[in-house]
Amino acid sequence: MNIVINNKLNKPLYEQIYEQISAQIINGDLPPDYCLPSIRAVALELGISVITVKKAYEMLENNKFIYTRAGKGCFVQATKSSSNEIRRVLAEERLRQNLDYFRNLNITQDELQSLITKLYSESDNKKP
Amino acid sequence: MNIVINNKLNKPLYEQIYEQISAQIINGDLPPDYCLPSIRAVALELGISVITVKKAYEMLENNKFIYTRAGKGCFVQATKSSSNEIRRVLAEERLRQNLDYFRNLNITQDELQSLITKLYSESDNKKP
Amino acid sequence: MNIVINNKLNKPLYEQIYEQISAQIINGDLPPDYCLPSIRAVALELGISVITVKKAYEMLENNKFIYTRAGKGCFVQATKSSSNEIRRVLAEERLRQNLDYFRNLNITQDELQSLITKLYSESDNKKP
Amino acid sequence: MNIVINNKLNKPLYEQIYEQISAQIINGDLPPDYCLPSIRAVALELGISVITVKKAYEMLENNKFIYTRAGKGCFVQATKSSSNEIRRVLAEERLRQNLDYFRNLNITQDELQSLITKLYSESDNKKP
DNA sequence: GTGGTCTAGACCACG
DNA sequence: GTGGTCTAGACCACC
Repeated sequence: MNIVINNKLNKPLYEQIYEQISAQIINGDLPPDYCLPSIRAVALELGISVITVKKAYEMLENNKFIYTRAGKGCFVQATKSSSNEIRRVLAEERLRQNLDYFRNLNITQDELQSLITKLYSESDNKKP
Repeated sequence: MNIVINNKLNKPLYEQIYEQISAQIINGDLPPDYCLPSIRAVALELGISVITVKKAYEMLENNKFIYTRAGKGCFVQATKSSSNEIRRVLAEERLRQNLDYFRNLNITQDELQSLITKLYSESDNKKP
Repeated sequence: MNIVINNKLNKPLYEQIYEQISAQIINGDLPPDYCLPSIRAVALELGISVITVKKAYEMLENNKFIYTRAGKGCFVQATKSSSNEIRRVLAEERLRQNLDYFRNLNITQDELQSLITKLYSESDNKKP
Repeated sequence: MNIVINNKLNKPLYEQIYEQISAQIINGDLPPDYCLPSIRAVALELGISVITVKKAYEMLENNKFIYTRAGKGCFVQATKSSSNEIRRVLAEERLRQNLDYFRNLNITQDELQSLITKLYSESDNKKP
């Protein structure tokens, strides 16, 4: 499992962890019933408090991404795993939250499309 | 001037006000040297605290959207008015903040494009 | 608002608080948009940690009983208020959790009914 | 002897085992001086740790449901066997633990009675 | 004043 | 070893 946190972002640490793990579950990178690393292990690795990791895991449990068994560990739920449907619903939800902002700026659909093309090609050049 | 605030959103009130006024300045809806309504008037009309409005106006001043003359009022800066350049920069910045999320979900550029087409056509049906 | 906690019970404090507040919302004792006492006030009154109360309030928010506004307070959601439907669903859920236990003991329906009659008349004598 | 454990429940494994064996003793399904299967046998059959089964057996011994002879095995106590009195006391105790919850919800005795009728008829349709 | 986030550290229950 | 609960105390953002 791969988690990167950025202390300089304004986003809470536990939210960053939540987003990355949930995304990996949805993408199928983490199979059903996979045992997540313990909260203590994650806290140690990332150099943050156990409580912060616990909060992220609690959110995952609340949203049915994982189930936790005291004394055993935290495991990936089968229901949310590897679903294209869920991926698209989440992406749409996120996009919708920002639409008002773009419309306030009178950004047309075409402008937005070309911006996306630009940003995707940028990050394509960086990653591979 | 037109401001709508939504108490149920989790976005700070002052940020909602800031975003809407700044957008109206950039779009040219508020011309250079236009005199904004007083802090008290806005607070009264929206039914919120004067302090909250003051904070929004302060942000506008810090970001050079307006200038204030003590005892006179707050006025729109000419430099930021009606600039296509700024509109696009702001939109790009906002989009960039969300790119990691989409890439985590393995959302392809094509999927994102079609989502945008969908959401824009939805809201086109509502507005006009 | 009235909350009683019992440290000797094996039930977590935050769960006790959660149950009592949610019940009062469902019963309509707390009307929609009612502002709950602040977590600090409750913590002080009950002599427990702020964090414990916060956890109870978080559960209430997760289950849509309340909504919280940073800097303002926590308010009762309209949707869960005063619903006979919900009262019965919750009671059924709770009862169902214990049914296996009774059936393991070969407790018949009639025995259970008479037990209930007995316990209700007991507590009727105490309360009024 | 028949034991079913459910890993997805939040009830401790040892408690699930304890409840089921004690109920079978009370019901007379396990006669006095009956020799329970060994801790290791149970652990093996259920695929759980020996320690967990040991804890359940210890609870049974503490509550006088069984007696253990080192090197020989664990045997059902005569005193708790097949007692209607005990069955009812246990059921009453369990019911009492949940009464506050129902009273908080303003569930009347009649509502509770009809809920029980409903749940019992449901499970009657499933079992036989 | 309000809630939000994060910390360090403790003790307990479970396996 | 695991997670569950609770504590005290800190700093921040918001109103």
